[in-house]
Amino acid sequence: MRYAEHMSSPTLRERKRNRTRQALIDAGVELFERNGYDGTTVADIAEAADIGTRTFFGYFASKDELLFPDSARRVDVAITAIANRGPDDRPADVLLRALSDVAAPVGQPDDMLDRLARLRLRLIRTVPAVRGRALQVQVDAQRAIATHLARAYADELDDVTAAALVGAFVGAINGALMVLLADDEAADDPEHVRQRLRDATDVALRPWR
Amino acid sequence: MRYAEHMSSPTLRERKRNRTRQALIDAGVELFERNGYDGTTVADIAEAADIGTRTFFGYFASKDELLFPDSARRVDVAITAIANRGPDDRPADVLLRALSDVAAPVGQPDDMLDRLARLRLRLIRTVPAVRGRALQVQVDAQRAIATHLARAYADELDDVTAAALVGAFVGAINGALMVLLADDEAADDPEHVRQRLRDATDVALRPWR
DNA sequence: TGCGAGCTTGCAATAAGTGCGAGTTCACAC
DNA sequence: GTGTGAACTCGCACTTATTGCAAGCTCGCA
Repeated sequence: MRYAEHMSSPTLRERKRNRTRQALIDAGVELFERNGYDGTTVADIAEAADIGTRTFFGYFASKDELLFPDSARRVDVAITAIANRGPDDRPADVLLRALSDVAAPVGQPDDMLDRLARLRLRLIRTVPAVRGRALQVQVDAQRAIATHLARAYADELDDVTAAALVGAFVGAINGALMVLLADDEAADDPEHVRQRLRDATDVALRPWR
Repeated sequence: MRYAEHMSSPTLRERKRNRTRQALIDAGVELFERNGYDGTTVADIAEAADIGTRTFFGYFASKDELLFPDSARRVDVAITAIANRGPDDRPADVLLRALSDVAAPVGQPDDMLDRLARLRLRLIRTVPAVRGRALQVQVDAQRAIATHLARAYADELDDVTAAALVGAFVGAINGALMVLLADDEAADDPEHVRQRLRDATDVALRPWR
């Protein structure tokens, strides 16, 4: 088993593994910021984290995965939101709550998480490989969310319809973000982005609200 | 210039180029079908099409692009549908028409196009690199469509909202297809897929219709 | 304490993709 | 029809991601 099941006094091995994983992320962020994505080789990252190049791939299946270390947790957040739905919530309501929970910051403000998020956005905009990975991560998340939504509303949503619904909501957010983040200046003002995103999805998803 | 502008008696050079391009596609489809995506190297394809390996990359920027040779034309179809909108059409109406036009077959039934489409579907399901490329192509198309939609309804849609709207519709279709095509048996019955896709998007997009 | 699972790593190999530079071929203006 | 430059072809060398393998090390646990 590669992953801690349900944290209960992590063993030495697990602590070690987490530390190494984090070291890789830190090194990667640092180097990507300094030398760019293409200007940084996996070997560079491994060396900076003081492990063998070969070992890198024991932690991340590919160079770009380094930039999406918390994708699983995000899905969990959405799934939790679905599980905690109120008795009167319609699927669309639950979905909106779930997605806004995902967007919200997770815990205490974390410097590295913030740096990573910024860096990731920039690289998604500029590096095709990273953009591809981001889309990949997104559709995987969509699928998981759709499955849980269908299960939560088993009597009114089949799998396919649930997937269509989730796709519509995520697609709307995504489409808006794509344009919003396209120009560099505006992308750096998170409050502005949040506001315009809200406006756009309000209109695009109005028929549901 | 690499591409014919607006076909007017293609020059010899262009004819040659098209022929080579088509030969590459044919060879690629053939080899992918026979040996699988990972079992086929770019060098194999180039050799089968009787050109140098290096030259392959003058036609396609990457191995996976070979599988999406008609993406530009599809976007054109959607844009044309937007341009031909009726005076009473709402943005959502136009969008639905545009997207169904894109899905419709283009011209005469073409054996190779059909084979390519089938192959592509299978590889999207099974090869991450191809899936990534497909998503990439899709969001590019989304962006172009959103731009034109915003222009067509300049007085009621800004860029961001148009992108959100397009994202919602494309996302719904895409989400449904993802689940529908996930299992191999069902995916081979186009009529069944069409029907269930229609059902799912009817529900997911009902608020608009 | 000892064993088996899991981790680390070096080495070699494969394949995508790129820059370069020389040689061809074509479109087009004169 | 002739010359010229743009466009195309292609071999070569190189970088880099990614994988399989096998040897050696570490840790969890019975």
